Amino acid sequence: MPRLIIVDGNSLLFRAYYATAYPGVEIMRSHDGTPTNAIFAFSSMINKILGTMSEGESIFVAFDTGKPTFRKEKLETYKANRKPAPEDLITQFPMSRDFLRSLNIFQYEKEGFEGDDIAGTVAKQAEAKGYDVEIYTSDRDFLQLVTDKITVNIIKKGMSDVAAMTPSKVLEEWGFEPVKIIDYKGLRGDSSDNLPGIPGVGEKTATKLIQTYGDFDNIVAHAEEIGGKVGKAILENQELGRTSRDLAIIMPDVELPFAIEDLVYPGYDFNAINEFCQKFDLKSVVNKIQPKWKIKNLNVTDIKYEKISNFDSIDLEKDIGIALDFVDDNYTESGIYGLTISTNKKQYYIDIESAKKDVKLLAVLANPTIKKYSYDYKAIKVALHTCGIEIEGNYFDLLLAAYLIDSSAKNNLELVLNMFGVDFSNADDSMSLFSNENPQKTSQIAYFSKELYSKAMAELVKNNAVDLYNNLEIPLTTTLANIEIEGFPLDAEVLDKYGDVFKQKIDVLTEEIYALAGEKFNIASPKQIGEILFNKLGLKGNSKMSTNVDVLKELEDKHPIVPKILEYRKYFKLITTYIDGLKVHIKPDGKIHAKFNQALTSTGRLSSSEPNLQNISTRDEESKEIRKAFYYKDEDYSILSLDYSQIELRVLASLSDCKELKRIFESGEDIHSATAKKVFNLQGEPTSLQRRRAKTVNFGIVYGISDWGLADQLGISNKEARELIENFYASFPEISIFFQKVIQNATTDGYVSTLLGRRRYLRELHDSNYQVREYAKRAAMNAPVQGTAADLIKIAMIKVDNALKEGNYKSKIVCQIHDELILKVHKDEKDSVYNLVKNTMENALKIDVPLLVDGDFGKTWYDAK
DNA sequence: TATTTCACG
DNA sequence: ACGTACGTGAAATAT
Repeated sequence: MPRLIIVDGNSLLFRAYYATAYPGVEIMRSHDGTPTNAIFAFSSMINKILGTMSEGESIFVAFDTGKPTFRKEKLETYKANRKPAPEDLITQFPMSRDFLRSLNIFQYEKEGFEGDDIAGTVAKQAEAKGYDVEIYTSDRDFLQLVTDKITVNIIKKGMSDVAAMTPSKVLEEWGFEPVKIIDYKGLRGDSSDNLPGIPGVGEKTATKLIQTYGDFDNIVAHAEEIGGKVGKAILENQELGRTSRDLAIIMPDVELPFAIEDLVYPGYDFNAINEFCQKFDLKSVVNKIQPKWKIKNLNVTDIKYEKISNFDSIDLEKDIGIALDFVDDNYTESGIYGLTISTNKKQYYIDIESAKKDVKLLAVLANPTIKKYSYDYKAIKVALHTCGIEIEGNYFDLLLAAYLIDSSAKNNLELVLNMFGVDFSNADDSMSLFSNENPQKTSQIAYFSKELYSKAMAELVKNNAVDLYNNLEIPLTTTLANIEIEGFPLDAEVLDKYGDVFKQKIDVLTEEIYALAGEKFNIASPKQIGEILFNKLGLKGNSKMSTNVDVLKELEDKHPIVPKILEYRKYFKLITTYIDGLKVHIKPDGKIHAKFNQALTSTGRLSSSEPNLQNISTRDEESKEIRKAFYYKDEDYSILSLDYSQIELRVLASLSDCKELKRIFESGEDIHSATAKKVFNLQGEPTSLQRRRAKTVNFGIVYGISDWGLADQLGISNKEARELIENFYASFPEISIFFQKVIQNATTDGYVSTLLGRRRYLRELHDSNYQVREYAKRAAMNAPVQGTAADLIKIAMIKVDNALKEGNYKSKIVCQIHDELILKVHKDEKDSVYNLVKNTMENALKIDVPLLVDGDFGKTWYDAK
């Protein structure tokens, strides 16, 4: 049976408005003050309704025009008692029309008629054609339409409280059949429409009369028999009652300029609804709207490819889309099955062995003037390189574009394509970019990489991110590819040497722990540790039974087993993650080729994986020894490590234009000591404890400090922590102002930006949960600072990489750790490289505070400090 | 697959 | 009343 949903537009919009407008609380508005609360709630109702619908079903929304109708002519007082709708609601009526239009939902209104009559007409016509009809309204007059084929869903509060009224349900609740609702209204009246009915007849009497006599006219005919006060009232007011009844009747005879068959819902165009929501800052709405109804303007299944063994007869002189058929996601080593070139909307797939031999293809790939459009160019460049194929001419990288448009898109092809309205749900298999041999999917990616170029660039233009894209992210890709290809040497024998020592320690500790516990158990299991510590040995932990370092440090001298466990944990970590974990990544060239993920973090930093080179131990002296395994066997090379000093605090000083903080950095004073003097109100020099605490405050500030967090970190009271923070802000007032402004802007714009305009969206600022909102505030404060620092070192990396290349240096960047660059340096280039890198880093970006870079050479990574 | 722990900036 | 410092990745156990 075909199914049709009919929505009483005015009724739902009223509900939506009042469900989200509370007395004394400001309603939701867009950046320019336009009220949006009703649209927000209305969209959620509509969305829920769309969620109940399947392909081929129909939806229709009826509206009032707001002009007088024939009912008004019949009864001057009709609806006369209604308070005029609030201005903020009236504004949203035309907006709701636009909203539905952007969703391709059929809507209709007609002068002289009420939405009720239009809805009723559509319902009756549809019923006659065999449709199952469902009406959504909060107006109980609609119950008169209920039949076996027409269900009326009465919305009580929001969409969570909906009563589906069927004939039996009406009978059960009202005591009579649906059609008699009108007779009931004739007797009882309706205060909301200002229908008087028969004065003196209430709910009970009206129901009883209908049950006894049936309809209104028959009740009037038996008025004398009814007698009493009621009978008298009926006789005296029968005309008033009859008018009331007539006005309650929904007249299903409106002439409609469309047929029921026209109402099949075609789905929506993502761009249309996206544009509407952007206009009114309703980003959360567009993210929630039923994805199943998104029109697939680009249909993946239409994308065909041709398998070829050479490009002899194919014109490749134009820009090309390119995608690789990866063996798996470890593109630095596992190789590729083949690749697709997309040109003129035709896709050509060639297996890797043929590609290697195809001189024409190789020349096109290596030619930097032939523009390459791709998704994750770095993966392509690195993987091709391992196959002996070089590629130049990175022109458009869909992954990077999506990342700059919204960093929450992460490294995820499905999300990225969805962003641009491409739906892969029809694709014949899973969505991973890297999967088993799959020319079909490879070709789809090649196609979309090129096809989505204009759409993505338009979006970047809107976000003012084109410079960031062209001058930073795109060139950085090549630099990162060079780093990944170059790799970082790691000596497995040295690792094993340490591994043996650590394993022995583990063995001894294991026996000691078993003895102290009085039983054997899995020491690596937090659950079992908790069991032993808190239940068997009676130690006092926190409520969550957590056994992490902070908890264990507190208990260190309460029982001899605790320090043993801490020690065990340390060596366990070293062996599993840093000995065994790193070893598996050593390639035949004696190096590890870690990935530097460019489109992953929400702040703009890089991340490193397989293995992660950004978290190799350094704080603990014994753990730091691991770094001795990183070195060049070739005596001509040593390692140079250079890092920015307090880069984030300097960035913050510049962003906030904080006079005093800038002065301290310009003077070259020790920043933590200077802060200590401020927060502890000191005249002379701080003690080492005071300096250490001030250092924690400085870090805390960058993280969007809270008194709880600082108190927890320093082991002091909330009150003391609060005082430190207050003293900090009193000493550096511009920082406080800056953070307030950041949160303010983030709340209205929905995002924060770095100095170079990199955005991070923080939709959680509007979350209903306090904790979530507080978290979002801290993230909002941190992101511009962390992100600007990230932008800065990225620029330095590009410049250093280019300078080393242009100067024909043997030295190369081999690793980045957020504020630190690691290079391999030839012995003849030590001085020039040191100066080049230091200068480039310190002058990467002009900010209002001097940047300071420190570091040194070492034979091993351990020695470079 | 989710959670816990711990390594880094 | 609430209970986290911001940003990551890897490896274990728990589910």
